[in-house]
Amino acid sequence: MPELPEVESARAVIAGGALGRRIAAVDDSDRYVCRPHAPGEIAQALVGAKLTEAHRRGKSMWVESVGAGRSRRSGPTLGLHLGMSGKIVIVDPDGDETDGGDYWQRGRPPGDFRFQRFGLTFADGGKMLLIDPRRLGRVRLDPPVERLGPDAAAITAGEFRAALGRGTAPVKARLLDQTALAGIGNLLADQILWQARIRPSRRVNELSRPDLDRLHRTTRAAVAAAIKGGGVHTLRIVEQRRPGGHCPRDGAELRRGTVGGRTTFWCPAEQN
DNA sequence: TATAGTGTTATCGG
DNA sequence: ACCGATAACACTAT
Repeated sequence: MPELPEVESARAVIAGGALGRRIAAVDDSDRYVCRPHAPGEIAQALVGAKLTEAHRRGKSMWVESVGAGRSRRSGPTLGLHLGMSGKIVIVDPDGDETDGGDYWQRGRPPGDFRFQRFGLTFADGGKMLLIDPRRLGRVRLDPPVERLGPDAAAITAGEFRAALGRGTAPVKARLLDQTALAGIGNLLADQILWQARIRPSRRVNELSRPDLDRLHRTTRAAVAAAIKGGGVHTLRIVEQRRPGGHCPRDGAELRRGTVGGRTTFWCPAEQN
């Protein structure tokens, strides 16, 4: 399920397949996913428009548009969030499907649109769909992305120290706080802390500056590795993240617990 | 049948 | 006011 690397993949799918095509119809019928908009509100804003640019910060995406007709008037911004189980699929007029790769435990068979929660139909017959079994994804106009912290794939050392340097939260809880830095989910957080040899429950005010700088480098490295590898599932600790899993470095059995309200795995021998 | 879950957010309490 | 913890959200997979 999507963290920053999977969302970046979805953004690339949108950028490669949904821009510059006239929107002919919009399915915004899912009241939960499209909240707080009234039925038809998103449709009314987008029909006749074209999408122009696909952006991402952390796990949030937004797509800019230009309005109908010859006017260069900029149209509304379409915000997209994949939640726990969302996926973007582009369907070409001939029926070919493109998505960001498989991160569902059971892959979605081509042609299975049972869990479509939102959709654009283009004038050429193609479609852009949000497929989301759990419906925790989100589609809305003009999303409030300014509340997000710096993107975890690009955060600087100074920004990172500012994000982690205050308060008393367990360091894993802070890594998951999207207003501090944006894009880290539960699996990436476990990988980053394992790589930096820091126990997830350590309080942020107990971290030294060398700790923080090491954690910053590890964060950038793990995010880059997950993007390059094709998703957070390719990270080393994630493959061992099950009862009885072992530390890939020293072979110790991983501990399992709850930190920041999330299931957490760590190496009791190396992470202090 | 019961439970956990890779995300976000309103609400509660210190 | 700030900060952190918790429950709720909707639904599937095991």
